[in-house]
Amino acid sequence: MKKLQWDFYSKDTLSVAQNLLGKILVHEINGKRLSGRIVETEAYRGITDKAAHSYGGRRTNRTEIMYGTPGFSYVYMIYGMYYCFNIVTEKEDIPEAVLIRALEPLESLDKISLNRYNKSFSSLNKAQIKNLANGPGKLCNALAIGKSENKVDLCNGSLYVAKDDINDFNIKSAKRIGISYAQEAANYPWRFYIENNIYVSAK
DNA sequence: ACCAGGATAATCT
DNA sequence: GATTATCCTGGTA
Repeated sequence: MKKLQWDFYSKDTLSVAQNLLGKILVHEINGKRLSGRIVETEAYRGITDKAAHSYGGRRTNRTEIMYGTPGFSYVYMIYGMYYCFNIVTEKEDIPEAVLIRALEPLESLDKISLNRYNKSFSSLNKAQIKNLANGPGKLCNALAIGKSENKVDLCNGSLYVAKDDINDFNIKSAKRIGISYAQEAANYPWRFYIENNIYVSAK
């Protein structure tokens, strides 16, 4: 499986958000591959997007990475207890990113289950399996993504997105989640997900 | 099934 | 001091 490279991420954010669906997010830890298929994403379109951290050109320590090279990670803490994992898109000085919202767990299921519930995968019920990574905070927990994974190069390291040639799914779009403060931007259909996939966080 | 409310701290103003 | 790109629990039905 090949790591997606710079050219994949250096496109307009709405395209990258859709193109990421079906790809595999991989975190290699001590030679073990923790991975899941990306089934839900959201686009955050920088300067003109009231829901984006970089809205209006806001440039702080936290958002600085969004102004940098595409293909880097942007991980931030939210609500004091969860991390969200984003991938920087576009080009330098255009502060846009894609939030990864949900994964279908694929490899190292036991490790993923331990990270989430401190239980072995075989002891999980159906609901617990579904809830392993169907949300931005959950998937960070599942794949052990935290602040040390902020600002890393996804084209060259132990955290990356791998190409996968599956195409047999439909893409649906919908309003983004958790941004009701963002006025008209709250209604933009910039959330994308794989139709009928049970690991999507919301319909 | 479906709410309502609370946990909890980094970040920004 | 206010806000927050979330998740879980415990109530009612």
